[in-house]
Amino acid sequence: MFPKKRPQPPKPPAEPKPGDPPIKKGKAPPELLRGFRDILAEEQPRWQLVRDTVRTMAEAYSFDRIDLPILERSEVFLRPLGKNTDVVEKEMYSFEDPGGDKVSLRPEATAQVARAYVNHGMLNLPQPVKVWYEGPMFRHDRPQAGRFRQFNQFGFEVIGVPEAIVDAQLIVIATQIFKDLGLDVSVQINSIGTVESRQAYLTELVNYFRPHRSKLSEDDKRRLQKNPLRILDSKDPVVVELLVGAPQIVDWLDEDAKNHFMKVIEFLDEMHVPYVLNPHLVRGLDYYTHTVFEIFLAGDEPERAQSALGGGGRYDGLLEMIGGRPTPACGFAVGIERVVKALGEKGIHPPPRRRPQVFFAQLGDAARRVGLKLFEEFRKADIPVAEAFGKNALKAQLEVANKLAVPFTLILGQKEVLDGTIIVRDMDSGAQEIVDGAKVVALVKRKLAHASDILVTPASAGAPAEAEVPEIDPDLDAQDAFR
RNA sequence: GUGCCUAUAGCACAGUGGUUAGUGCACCGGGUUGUGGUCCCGGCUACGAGGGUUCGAUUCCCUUUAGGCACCCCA
Repeated sequence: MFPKKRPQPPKPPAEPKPGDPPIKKGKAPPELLRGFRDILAEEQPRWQLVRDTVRTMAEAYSFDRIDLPILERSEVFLRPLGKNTDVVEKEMYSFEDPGGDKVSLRPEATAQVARAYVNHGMLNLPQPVKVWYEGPMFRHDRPQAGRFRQFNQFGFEVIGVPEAIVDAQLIVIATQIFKDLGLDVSVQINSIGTVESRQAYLTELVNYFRPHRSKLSEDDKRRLQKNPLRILDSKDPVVVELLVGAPQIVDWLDEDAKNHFMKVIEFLDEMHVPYVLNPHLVRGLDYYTHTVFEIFLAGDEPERAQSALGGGGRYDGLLEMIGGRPTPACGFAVGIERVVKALGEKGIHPPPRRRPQVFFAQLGDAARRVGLKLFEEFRKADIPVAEAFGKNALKAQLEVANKLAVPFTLILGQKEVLDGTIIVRDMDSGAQEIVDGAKVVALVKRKLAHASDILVTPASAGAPAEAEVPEIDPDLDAQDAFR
């Protein structure tokens, strides 16, 4: 929020009581919670770029923004995500609130969107209901590069229609967001069919592995028992070997499921979305049906850890699980931290959206007082102004102005306050002029407009500023300023 | 949750079983009156925490915390 790094003032303990031990001077400050982090000024431009890109895309495809609470009743997540999934088994921040309700910090938002859809009777809205969200999620996982306990996702959900084109359009939207951000991605895609068609397959899969049970790791044995589908994305070489000959889920899809999947693929072909059919792709959450997909940075595909930028799929059973009518739906979510990281690695460092254009240097209290008013005038003129009220020496203030790379500095001292004037210093040329305090905003505004004209002129990168200044000076208002 | 590696100032790095733990950048102040970018001078801030071994530990050992990597899993 603030443009500058600011040292946090030490929080004094409320009331030092007489009995309290003296506060140790070099006391270690509280550490950040494991897996939690601060996002400081330096990173903000990239975050902002991601947010802006997402919002623009959402508007273009007429998705409505939805904001959901961070805390929910635990039941919202338990069944939909699946009792035997890692997220539910060991990663949820769950506790009893002071009123005795069992609540959880949300580990993801799709189940919440479904809950909101049911709660607010959105089935009475024209279908499909298209929403997007963005915000923090929480999973108590072991932190690692690109993985945090509080992380941010944006996501798009389309609820209420079963058509394959919805799946395809969501994938198009996702890939297009990355393209707009300057990131090349590829999509891994698969279909896990309906709950019914999957059942037969699962039996077959378990049968296939039964003779090889002794060769499996403890992890994989457990999976085979509790959540057989998950064995498909095991990285154990033994399993990978076995999987080559294993039954493939696509062969067990019923006609409808097959058709659905084929249509999705066709649409993607038509839109030239780069994708890879991955028969072993399954997702970590139980609510998925039919289409599932994950998005990777092109080039460092599936194998690299934490390389998935996002993922999603169809979840036709979720709404019913959560207490609504059977309602088809599809969506995806993307981890913003990972996108921001990818942008950084690609050397994409967008400039901050607004940098100060003017620096206000003051000498003495009278000048500060005038400055306070001046700030408001500049604000109304939409010109961001910086200052260093903590410094008294003009030299020190100009140093700051220089670091901020502002085009102009206003200098206001005792003399100027008395005269009702102000000095405008061009920081490139060092040229100064004394102008009427009442006209300074308009003057600076014109100078800035002129300066940006110069900037967009291609061949004038050299030293045009100085040469151009005289053209501004004869300006009417500027002359008035000297009366 | 498992295994391995790491931990020195705001940041990037040096260094040592024993007098004042260095360097660069950053930050603060100064180089005489109210003028920046270069330069010069000065200052600030650290051995993650706890315990042990030792005459003595930042250095060795253990624990803990945090970070990284791999696994698990995912965003």
